[in-house]
Amino acid sequence: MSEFSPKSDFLRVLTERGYIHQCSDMAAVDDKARAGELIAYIGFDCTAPSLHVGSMLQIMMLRWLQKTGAGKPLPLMGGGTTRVGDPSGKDESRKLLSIADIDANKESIKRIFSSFLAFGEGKTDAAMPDNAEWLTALNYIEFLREVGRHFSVNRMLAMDSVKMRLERDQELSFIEFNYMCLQAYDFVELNRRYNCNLQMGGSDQWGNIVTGIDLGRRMGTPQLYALTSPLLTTSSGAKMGKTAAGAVWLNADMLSPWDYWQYWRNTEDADVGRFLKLFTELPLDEIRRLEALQGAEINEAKKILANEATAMAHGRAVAEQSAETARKTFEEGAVSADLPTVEVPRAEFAAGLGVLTAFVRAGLVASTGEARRQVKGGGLRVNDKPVTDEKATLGAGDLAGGEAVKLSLGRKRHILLKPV
RNA sequence: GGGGGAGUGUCCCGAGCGGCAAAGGGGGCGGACUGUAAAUCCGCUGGCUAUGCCUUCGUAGGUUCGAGUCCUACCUCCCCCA
Repeated sequence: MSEFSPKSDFLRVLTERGYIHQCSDMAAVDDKARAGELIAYIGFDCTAPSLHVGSMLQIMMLRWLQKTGAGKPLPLMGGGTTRVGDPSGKDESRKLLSIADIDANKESIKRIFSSFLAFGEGKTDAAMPDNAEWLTALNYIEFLREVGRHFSVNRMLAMDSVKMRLERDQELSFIEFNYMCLQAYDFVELNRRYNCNLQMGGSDQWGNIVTGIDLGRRMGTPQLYALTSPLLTTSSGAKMGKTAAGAVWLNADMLSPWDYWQYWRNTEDADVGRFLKLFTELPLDEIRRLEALQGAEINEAKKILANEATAMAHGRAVAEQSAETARKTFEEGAVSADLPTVEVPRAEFAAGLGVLTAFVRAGLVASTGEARRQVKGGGLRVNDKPVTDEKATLGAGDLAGGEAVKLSLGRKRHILLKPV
């Protein structure tokens, strides 16, 4: 398979840029792509109000599918399957979410896709189905007779996601055990409704996808295909998408574009080339030039990565503003008015706000106790001057360069505190 | 149904003779070094109106000057026998 050289733009791009982990039939998928007849779906869980960067790889695959004219992308909302819970890749079962929460999450997630895909009725326009549409209407007995009879429990027990739980003596509830059946059925249903013929996903989804292909064969669909992407970790082994502040969300109301830009800006040297290929659409020869930069010069590549990734998710203007704010803050050491701002009542400020409290208000530390410890460690600064006296107060005299005080935790996290 | 074992600092794992804000590690945060990188080294990693006060060891009671540690009941999980 590694020897295969694709003729379609779609598979060529995916191969060159490192999106492909496994494919059930490269040659067949290649043909369909060339004919513009790939109708591909990727399922997205509705377990949180936003997707995070961990899903970016999947989103990019749909985007390339559309961009190369290979066919129609179908981001599938897991409004139904999230009610059951996917055990793949998880050590233990998760609490079931309430249906109201799932629906709220779904609405929030839907908004993300309009930044990445063009929706409509045309041949390569995206559509966004929700498996709650058919899964919640299923009748148990009917489902068992028509779909359930095609599943072999023997085979299901041998699947990695199940085997792992059994071998470690970890609980696997019946509801979770059913998850793969529902996902397999989704594939068949999407074929019936949209002529969907390809399911993509992370490598942990391989088992679920193949189960769907198999079910399709038994239930009389045309041949279906599977294509998975590698599980991404940073060079130092961490999972993608976690930072001090938590997950790197794609929704701007969950994580500000500024923080999103910063996430990409702080990429490890060793990951720059790989990430440029996966998370931007820059030409490969440009990327080769950027990743070859040595020493401190590679920071230029990181800025471009941050700009491109942020532009895609939040728009070019916002990305450029973040870049400019970063330049002022980190390269000039100036106070940029565009840094994230937290407001405090002017009266409170005039009365003299304790430094510790101020940092808690700014959200840079969780408690005054933590603020106190950070002072001891030299981690807090007011207008770039280290805080040495934990009893100090902020007043009008600290309003540097205008209307706000710049509070910093460490060298990277800055907040403007603004009296109103 | 009978017998045995376990639940610890709300990120995780984990030690804990009746004096414990509780060992150690991972993770995280901060500092030094750098390039807003990695690696390395150092510090910190319950809360507060703070030389003291409050809340923490599955839940609820009890014994004791004093309980994570002892007793009782209950909950949850695991193992063995039926």
